[in-house]
Amino acid sequence: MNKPAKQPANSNRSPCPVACTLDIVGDKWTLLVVRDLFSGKKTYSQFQNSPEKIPTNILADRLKRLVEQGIIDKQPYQSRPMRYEYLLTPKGKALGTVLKVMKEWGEEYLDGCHSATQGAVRK
Amino acid sequence: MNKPAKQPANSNRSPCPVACTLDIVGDKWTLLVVRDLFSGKKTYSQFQNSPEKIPTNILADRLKRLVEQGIIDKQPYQSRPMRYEYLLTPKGKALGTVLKVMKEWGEEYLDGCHSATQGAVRK
DNA sequence: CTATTGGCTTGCAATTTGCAAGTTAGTGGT
DNA sequence: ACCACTAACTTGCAAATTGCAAGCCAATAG
Repeated sequence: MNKPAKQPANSNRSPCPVACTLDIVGDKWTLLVVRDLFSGKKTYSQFQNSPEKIPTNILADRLKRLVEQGIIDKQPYQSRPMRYEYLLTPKGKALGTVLKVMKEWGEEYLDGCHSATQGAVRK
Repeated sequence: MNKPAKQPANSNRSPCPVACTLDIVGDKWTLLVVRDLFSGKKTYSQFQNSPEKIPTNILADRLKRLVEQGIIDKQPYQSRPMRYEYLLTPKGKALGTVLKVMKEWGEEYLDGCHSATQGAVRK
């Protein structure tokens, strides 16, 4: 199967891959949505029910951007009424390592944080 | 040597370690400052000279926060006039894996980004 | 004394975040 | 046909953050 073409980096800043990656995921909510996808969540209301209580305008915006970036796909899972679920693409799944090392860093260096099974990241 | 106590997570959101980590590094500039430290930069003007041209109010703010979080130390390197350099602590060095996997993800999935030797992350 | 420098701070406009309420389309039940 | 309900958003607005550009400050050299 053909590998999809690379997305343009869209960086206003530099060609550095860290900078380009941060232009996509460098905010407080995007990687949390990806975390929830890893934990099995697929629908808008499942994301809303995460413990962080993401504001709905932010959730809708981040899902839209993640689809635009090819990190997730939006697919119908029901037709009456039409409803969509969100699924990680290979590009999205590859963010699993980012989540994993952030989780490990947080557990090692930040007090008061601990993994619930709900928030756990599996690669 | 005693390991410093863990920093409080300071998360307003949840005890999830990913969320707590993102409360610290979940913006577009913080990890770029840490990247520059990995590449050997130590002083304010060296950070300013990075290709991304970080705004000076943002740079000052991020350095301050990184010191507060124990991710970097501010130490004098000259006394006339007094000048300071910034050095990664073990806590900061542990972010190297985050930078490494973000770099790899960006190189794999984002077109137009490539590592300059200047921007390279070494662990 | 003046000029220069590194390391910031400041004012302000633009943008983003986030609260809270509201809207929309579609369905099920009566 | 109507009403109630639901999931998935959008909207208006205030607050917060970002970022531009200029300027300031303390300390030094000459």
